[in-house]
Amino acid sequence: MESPPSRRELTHDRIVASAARAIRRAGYAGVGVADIMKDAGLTHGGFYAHFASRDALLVEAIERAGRDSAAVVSANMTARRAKGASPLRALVESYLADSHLARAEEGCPVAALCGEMPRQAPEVREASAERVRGLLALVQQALPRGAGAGSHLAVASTMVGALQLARALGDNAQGKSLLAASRKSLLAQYDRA
Amino acid sequence: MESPPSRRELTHDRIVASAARAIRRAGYAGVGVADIMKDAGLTHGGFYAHFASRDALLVEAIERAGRDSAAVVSANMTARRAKGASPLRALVESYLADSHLARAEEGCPVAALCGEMPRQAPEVREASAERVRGLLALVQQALPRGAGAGSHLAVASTMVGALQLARALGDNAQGKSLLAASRKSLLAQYDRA
DNA sequence: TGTACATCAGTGAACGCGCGTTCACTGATGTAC
DNA sequence: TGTACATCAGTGAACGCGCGTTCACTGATGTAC
Repeated sequence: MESPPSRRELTHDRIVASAARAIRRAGYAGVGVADIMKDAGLTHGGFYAHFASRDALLVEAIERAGRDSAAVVSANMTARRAKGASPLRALVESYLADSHLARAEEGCPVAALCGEMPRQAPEVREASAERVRGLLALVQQALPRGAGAGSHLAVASTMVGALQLARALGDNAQGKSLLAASRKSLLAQYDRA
Repeated sequence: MESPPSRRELTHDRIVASAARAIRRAGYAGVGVADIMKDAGLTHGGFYAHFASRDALLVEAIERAGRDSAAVVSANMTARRAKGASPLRALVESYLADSHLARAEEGCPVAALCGEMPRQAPEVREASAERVRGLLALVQQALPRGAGAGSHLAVASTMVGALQLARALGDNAQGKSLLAASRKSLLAQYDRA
């Protein structure tokens, strides 16, 4: 039997959920303690009753973003697989959907944050690297048996790079054609049915 | 006849060169006006005699970083081609060299900064997107004739994603095997001689 | 060539502001009897 | 069930600090005659 969450736990969750969205939208460096508390409907003074420091929040936020994003991708993949897509096709078309060009705050935290990961405090870096390993595992599972060892590393690189370059080019024809070319390339190389 | 650069122009160049390194090391958000001026051997007060704003410096810095990095890659490619490598192999092995895991400040500004590009001021965003287009053009030139339309977009995605993910994993065995797998995948797909 | 003055690059103190963090306090919730 | 008190989550003012930016000034360089 697990007891129902206390008021304190509910509030804590709300703060972490706000932060998980904020870091994907604005980057690690772009989120302030006061902004996040306000977004969670609180004043900034109460922050340190929940977290030892801003970095401690970032650790929880990246973990939460990873779980939330994995759930979205997973649901999306299930729907595509039900329509007959291979696991890899389901993954690639979910992850590199045009709709992910905007709305980064609901998307993959690795794509949103990996450029900043090397510059974070050790605890944040490690939690971030763990999210990268999580993405690599997800890709590995979706690859067909025949794929060579290490293929998941190259596929994940293409997926993450494509999303970032497309966003850098903008939510327009340039960005969309970059995503389309990357989807096509991945499927041509690894999804020969 | 071009006249020799004035003292003012030399100083300006020195500031931009410092900034071009700093943004690749610490990100757009991680560089301060005072730090850069100090690195250039000056005091921060003189900054606004050279630039209208911090963003104006960022624009010049990303352009400079692009030029500097292109020169390095170009020289590196020339050396590899002289030893018989195909253009694509020369590019991939230069860009995804293990030595680029560390020393981001001398490397490709697109790999170092593209995650932050969408969040910049319009002028900085546009200068950044132009650097992305420059990288895409470089890749396009290196691809063999037979490569399908849009291949350069997928190849650039893989290269940029691989460098970022590898750096996020760390300058260790994990990072290096990710780079190796990406090199192998790119050459297998596009360099069938 | 020498002097007087104007121009200019760079200095360093100061500004307003927003940040992460601290803390005394308040008001609501839970507990003891 | 009711009262008295302890616990606790959240408030809001305040802190020190570093940031981007401004500005009066200095000392060196260049120009006029």
